[in-house]
Amino acid sequence: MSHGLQFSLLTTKPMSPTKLSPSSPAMFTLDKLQPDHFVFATLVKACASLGAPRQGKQVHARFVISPFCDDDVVKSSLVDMYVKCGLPDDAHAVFNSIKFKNSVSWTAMLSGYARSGRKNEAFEMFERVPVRNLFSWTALISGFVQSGNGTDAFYLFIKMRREGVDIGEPLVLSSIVGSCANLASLELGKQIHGLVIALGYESSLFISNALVDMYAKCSDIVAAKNIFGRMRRKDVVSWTSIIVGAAQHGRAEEALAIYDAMVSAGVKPNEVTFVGLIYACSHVGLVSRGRKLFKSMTDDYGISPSLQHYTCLLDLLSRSGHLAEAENVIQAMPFKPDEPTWAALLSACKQHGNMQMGTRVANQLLSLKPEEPSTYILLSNFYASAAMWEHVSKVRKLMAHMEVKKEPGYSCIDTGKESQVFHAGEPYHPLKDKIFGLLRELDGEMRRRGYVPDISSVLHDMDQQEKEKQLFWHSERVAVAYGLLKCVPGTVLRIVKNLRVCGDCHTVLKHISDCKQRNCCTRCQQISSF
DNA sequence: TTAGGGTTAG
Repeated sequence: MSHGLQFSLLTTKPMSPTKLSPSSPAMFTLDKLQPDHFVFATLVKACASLGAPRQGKQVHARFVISPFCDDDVVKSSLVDMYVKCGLPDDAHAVFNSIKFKNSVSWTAMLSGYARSGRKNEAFEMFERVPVRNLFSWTALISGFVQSGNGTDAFYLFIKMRREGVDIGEPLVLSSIVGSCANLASLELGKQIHGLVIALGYESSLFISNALVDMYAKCSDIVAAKNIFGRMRRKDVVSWTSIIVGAAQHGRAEEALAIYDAMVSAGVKPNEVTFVGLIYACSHVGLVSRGRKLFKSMTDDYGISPSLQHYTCLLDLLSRSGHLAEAENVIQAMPFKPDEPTWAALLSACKQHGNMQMGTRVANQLLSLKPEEPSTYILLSNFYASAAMWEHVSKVRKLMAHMEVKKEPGYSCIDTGKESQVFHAGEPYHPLKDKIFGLLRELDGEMRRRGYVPDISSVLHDMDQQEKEKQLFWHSERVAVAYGLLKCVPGTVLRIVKNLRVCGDCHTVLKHISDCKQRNCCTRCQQISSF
């Protein structure tokens, strides 16, 4: 096939002009003009930026029956369009049809494999690129960051520096700052920040935005605020990054105050800003403010709520006990509820002890044949809290049948000199005795201060004492104890956990912070709050 | 006059 298109997609019907360009005259239908290669490339680019593969395929079909069907520039734009629409195989079919491949076509395809997580194909292609330049390095590194391969992205960045590639402009740096954020590695982030300053790019808007986000995600909200405060120009991404950062640190009032300042500064919020704001309200129970924001999103800014916005609203209502109203949101919303939507409601049913609604919601959730391990854990947890042990066993069997495996939890602490990873229990650590001695000492002190273990997050069918023992050596506590033993008094202990921190550990970390007069921060690498 | 790499949620 010379054009890389499936013929079943080929249509000679003109597409609706209102789809892509509602206000402009219809070139095909009114003026009877045929597009040339410039028009095709521009149209394809528009489809790429809209993420509109259906329209993109229609333009592609028009192109292959046009007199310009051999134009390599249009083909490069088609590769880019398919890549941006998440269709790397379609992109590759077009890429293969390009007669004279140049740096642009190679870069577009390379980016396609990297951003869709097709690591081996991306590396193979990178080996075959005729000329490696900053574009191809950036495509590979950024693609890996986007597909969650932060570690690979980082090693590639180091390799790029070792090969002496000139960073003539800073795009790659915003991606690599983003990878530090995703890895929640403050130390790496600080080093990259140093490099940004050394290369003279600190005032770049994209880089500053990425740095604000990175510091917030690496638990240093003070540094994030400092950078934000020093920015001479701020756009909607800058404001949204600091709002989301404050919200994730539980500073809802601050997030809302920043939002007010943003509106006063004349910056229009976008759909991400509202996700952050409703999230902030949800986590501190500001129900009426959250409701108003949801309404304001449409009324004042013309933003149609997405499924995610509805899930945020439902989370806000159900967490604060408005379960019936939350269920009504599901009935009334113009989307089919997905796994996170039902999961948010089920979690609230469990929290508020509404077993009747919870059982109904759990059935809905199971009918979706969930894929996320966390959903199965939630289901099992819900049934366990209702002492429905047969259902717990069924969920466990379903997990085994579906080959769903719970990722083992671990916590990582960086002492400034070294980084250590701890799993629950950690029976072989050289400092095991000292760590558990300290945890026992802290446990006694906390109980004197009124701490009562919250065993509701322990899944298993076991007695109270055994459940408390399970909580006692959760990995984040082991990591905190290690930090207390190794770090200078007064140091902030930053712990990164791969899973969400359980309710009891939140309470325990607050108590430990009080007992030891320390600031203990935890950050989940996977923020799965909805 | 047309094509490639960048930041915020999930």
